[in-house]
Amino acid sequence: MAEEPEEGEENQFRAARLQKLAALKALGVDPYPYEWPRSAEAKELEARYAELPPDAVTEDRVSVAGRVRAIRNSGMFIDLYDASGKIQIFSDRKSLDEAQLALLGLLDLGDIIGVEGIVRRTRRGELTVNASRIAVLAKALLPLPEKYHGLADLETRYRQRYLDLIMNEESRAVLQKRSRIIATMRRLLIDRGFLEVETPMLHVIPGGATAKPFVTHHNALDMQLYLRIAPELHLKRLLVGGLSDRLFEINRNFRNEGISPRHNPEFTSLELYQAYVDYGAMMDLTETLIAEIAREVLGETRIRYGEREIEFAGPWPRESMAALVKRETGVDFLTIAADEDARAAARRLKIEVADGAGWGRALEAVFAARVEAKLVQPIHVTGFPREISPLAKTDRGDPRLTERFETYINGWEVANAFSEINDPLDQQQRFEAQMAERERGDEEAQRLDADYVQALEYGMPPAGGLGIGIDRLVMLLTDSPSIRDVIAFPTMRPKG
RNA sequence: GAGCCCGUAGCUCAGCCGGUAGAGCACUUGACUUUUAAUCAAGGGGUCGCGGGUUCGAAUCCCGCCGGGCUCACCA
Repeated sequence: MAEEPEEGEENQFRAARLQKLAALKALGVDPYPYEWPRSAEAKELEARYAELPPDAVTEDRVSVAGRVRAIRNSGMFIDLYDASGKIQIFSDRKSLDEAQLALLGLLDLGDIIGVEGIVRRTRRGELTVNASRIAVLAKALLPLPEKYHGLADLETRYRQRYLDLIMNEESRAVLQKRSRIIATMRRLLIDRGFLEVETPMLHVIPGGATAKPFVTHHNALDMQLYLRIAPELHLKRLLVGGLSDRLFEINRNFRNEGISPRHNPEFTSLELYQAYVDYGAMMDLTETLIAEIAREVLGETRIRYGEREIEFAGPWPRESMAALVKRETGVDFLTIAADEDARAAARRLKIEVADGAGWGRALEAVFAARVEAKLVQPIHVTGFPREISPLAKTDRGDPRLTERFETYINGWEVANAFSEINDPLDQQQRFEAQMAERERGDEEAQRLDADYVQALEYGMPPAGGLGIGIDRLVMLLTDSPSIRDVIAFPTMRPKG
């Protein structure tokens, strides 16, 4: 691409622009000045002069700035875009001096300029600034993609996101909405008394989730560190400390796993903990948060995703994994006791399960294969097997299960929550069971974090914990088909 | 990791039953003082992703590699 100087020098577009750059400098113009005293943005002017009739001229002098996106009539008309929108610039040969006319002739599509002049509306109804002064604020050396079709190539859009943002309004809108979604989430939580905290990205023991970590090395300490797969265990240490009885973190997690339209190696999650409540409170909070965010950002709770319509207004149904599996397959796992019978039941449904898999894994495998994709409208799936939930409290009514739920929307897991284990001896045993699985070859089984268990030994209040995958939530709220559309710089294999 | 599809000018795309590469926009030069995908005239621009093979001849057919997309598997 154009980053390589040799190639760039040969580029006809760049060569022509370098000549113009030299010509500007010869005119005594600094093509990269330090500032421009802007007085208005395009959208602001559009609103302020909404009532200005065609052919009307004001005496209002404004100063605007932005990127040149279209030049018509040899520079007489320029479409100038700032982050808020478009404003047309009119340059009258008769009212600009020689130097300004020369500068006008050296402008290219893509240049960032500042313009000062009076506001008027043209006969054809276009709000326009009549330029009395034009300044180059940043000379562009490379051409923009085609103005009408824009930038369509997905690879270029992800690799050179700035070009995508310049050319595609929808891409801008998606990332702007992402920001508003997160800001709204943060505000709602702070309004409810939650304290925002930051916990380490570099972990000695990667815990809090079942996933493969990225490994790194600290030179001074000469030790292996892991990028975190979840903030969970540190957030609960803060709960032990009583920093706050309600706390949350919105931040990145890193998982060394596959890339897909719904998976990026680094992704953003909300994780929160509330003392003295159980997972039921987390269900209430999940549906309130997500519905409120939709209302705030989209103005309604009914969203469209592709061909589907999804209603976010609560309350959402709450059903157990086993009940959903039974409804879908007719098989009631709750009546099956032995692990081997559970495996056999799954296999009768043509679902693969490992030979060592227990009752819980078999149930989950059937749920994943037969039920998940059908959970389009929001639903809290409860009754997660203990076997796959090493940080969740045992279900009050059934020792095979935990007080854990995952919220599904559009067939995706969007939230994961439970009543947190605060019994250190229970937690120790759960970790040991995970370690045993690890030794049997499950490299994603969770590792024993003795320091965390020690923290629990000082006493952690009973608490509900909740994690929400923000990227997927943004996908739903922006009708984006790929997670790469909602992450400004998705992970890509380097080119060449 | 597996299967299917894609990669041609700066961009958007045609060409792909093999015969020496095309359009629109963009660019250069000129015309044009009320345009808005401005218009009109002329011109320049391509190792057809990379490497190998088949052939008198390859953008086109075959093989390998690189990059991307989708689906599946793992996962949020």
